[in-house]
Amino acid sequence: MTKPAHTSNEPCPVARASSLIGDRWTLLIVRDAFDGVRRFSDFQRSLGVARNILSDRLRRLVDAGILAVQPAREGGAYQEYVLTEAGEDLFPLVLALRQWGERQLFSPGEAHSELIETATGEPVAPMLPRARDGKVLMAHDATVRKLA
Amino acid sequence: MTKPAHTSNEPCPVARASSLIGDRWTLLIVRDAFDGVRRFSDFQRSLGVARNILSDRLRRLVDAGILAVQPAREGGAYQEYVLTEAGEDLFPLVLALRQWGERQLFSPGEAHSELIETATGEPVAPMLPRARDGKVLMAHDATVRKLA
DNA sequence: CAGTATCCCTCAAGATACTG
DNA sequence: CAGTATCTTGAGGGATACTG
Repeated sequence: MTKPAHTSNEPCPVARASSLIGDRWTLLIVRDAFDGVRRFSDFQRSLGVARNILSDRLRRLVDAGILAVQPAREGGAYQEYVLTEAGEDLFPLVLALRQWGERQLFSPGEAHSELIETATGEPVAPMLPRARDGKVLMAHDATVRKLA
Repeated sequence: MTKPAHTSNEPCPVARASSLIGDRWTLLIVRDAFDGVRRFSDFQRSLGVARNILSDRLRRLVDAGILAVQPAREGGAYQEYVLTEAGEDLFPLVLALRQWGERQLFSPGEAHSELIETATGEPVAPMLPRARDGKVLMAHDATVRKLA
């Protein structure tokens, strides 16, 4: 289960990822899933998205192996959407998006929701690329090697 | 210059960031910018995007303070688009997108372009969220604190 | 070369009604 | 509640022609 069917054939991982999750709603659904949302109506209320669109996006996420459908726990005959391993693996991406937004899209002092490390109660530290030697890696310290 | 004008008023940084850069082309333009592309036609050729769309996206990126317009270096009367500081700050996000794509959207052995650490020639190590104590932070070790 | 101006078309998205 | 079905709208996007 390494590559979902029906992904684009772009050789660039950025492009391929972008074509799968780079739309208006998908990452927000994933964000909610990390936040514990599991049911259709809860996603719908939280996002204010049209039902047919939500239905479509959930199906795509399931097809892509990012969400899985489970029978509801509490006796309900209905199902729940939970992150798979590939879905949980999106955590760094959602965190990067969140942290960039926090840094660049809010005025100083403007309130925003925040991700808190449960163990300490402190905000999660900024996630930065590191070189093998542990130093912070800047954009200029890396280059793309195209495939042969 | 901490918050670009005309961003959405979402209190969630993920939503706000998503509404700014979460479309089909914007992150690919940024990716190309990291890759050294600076000129209109080069973006256009690289992406195959329609000119009017490219024009619109570049303007939005400039308005958002992610790209800046500079006079071309080599005598040309024309201009170049370069990443600002806020734009360079997108490096972790683009890297997270790339690395997730590499992990989840390619079959084992399937070729893809790759980000290489210049100093060592090695692929850039996976970027992971870290707790203050240096341990890898999993999704379940953090929770969103909504604003008061 | 670096865009702008049009025209056109498709699909994302919203609204609403309906079904198990 | 959890969706599906249908209709309509508008924005996103492609192609082409035009301008400085």
